[in-house]
Amino acid sequence: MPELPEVETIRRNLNEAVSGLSISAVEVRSPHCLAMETEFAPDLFAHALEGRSFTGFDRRGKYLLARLSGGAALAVHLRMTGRLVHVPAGAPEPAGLSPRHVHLILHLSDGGRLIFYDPRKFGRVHLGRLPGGLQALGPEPLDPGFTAGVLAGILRGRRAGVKAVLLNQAALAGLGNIYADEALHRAGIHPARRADRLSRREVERLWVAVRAVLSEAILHRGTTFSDYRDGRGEPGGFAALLQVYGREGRPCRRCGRAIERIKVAGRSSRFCPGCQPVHRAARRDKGSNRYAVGRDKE
DNA sequence: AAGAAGTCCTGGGCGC
DNA sequence: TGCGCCCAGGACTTCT
Repeated sequence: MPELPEVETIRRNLNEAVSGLSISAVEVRSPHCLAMETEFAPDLFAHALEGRSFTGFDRRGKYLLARLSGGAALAVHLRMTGRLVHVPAGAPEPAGLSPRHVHLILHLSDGGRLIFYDPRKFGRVHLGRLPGGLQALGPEPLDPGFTAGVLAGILRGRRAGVKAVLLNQAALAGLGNIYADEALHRAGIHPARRADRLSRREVERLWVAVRAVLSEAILHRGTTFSDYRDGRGEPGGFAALLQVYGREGRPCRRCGRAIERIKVAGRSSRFCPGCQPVHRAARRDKGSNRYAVGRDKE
């Protein structure tokens, strides 16, 4: 699933390959992918884009922002299985793109195309008014202003599991299920630990871990677990470096214990029972199995 | 008000 | 082999 590192990789690809090109024609094949906030019918959407040129690509959380001449901007969210693939002029049709899941094609002035592809149809392309979720995003974890103190402020007063807070885009932008699990493992913190009960040292470790995991994933051009492809249609290289995500039952690369899986905030959460002990929560909730390891909470 | 639960969507994995 | 069930998950809505 495209999270911050994957969207950042796509941003860099498109910034290099598509900036400066203009949109010669727009093919809307599936109007549903145009978000309601646009208030644009498909033909108006197309008309609003044709003739504009891409002036650059930005990212905010998991949103990719395409700046267009004349002050317009497209905000794209890929959700689970969405892809934004640039096909250069004269290049062969990219493999693995089933035509029935191609929802939007922006034809470019040099003969290339920018394709929005999404089998699960969760992704959205916004034009005009910015989506509410984008306006409500929390801080960027890789911004210099995101300090351990800022993270402590986010976790303070929250009784939910720390994993749930990490997934909350209004609290912190850009983390999804993969990197939340990876960061918690790296920090040695159990995903169901209450956010407001982490020690100062644990918050510090989590802050380091979040930033390190995201930075390293960007260096490897993201994680391809199944669907993700970058702006050139190529898989990312971080999957081989995952410590817990998708590794339940297999040995922890640090301590050898079998990786376990529980549900936190309605999401599968993988963790190592050796590296990520529940002890604080277990002591405090003696007699309750809310944080029981190796069992889904019902 | 925070947090939990339901919703969307479809490919793929599984059991029988 | 083939059918059908159910899971995966981000963000939004609805509820408590």
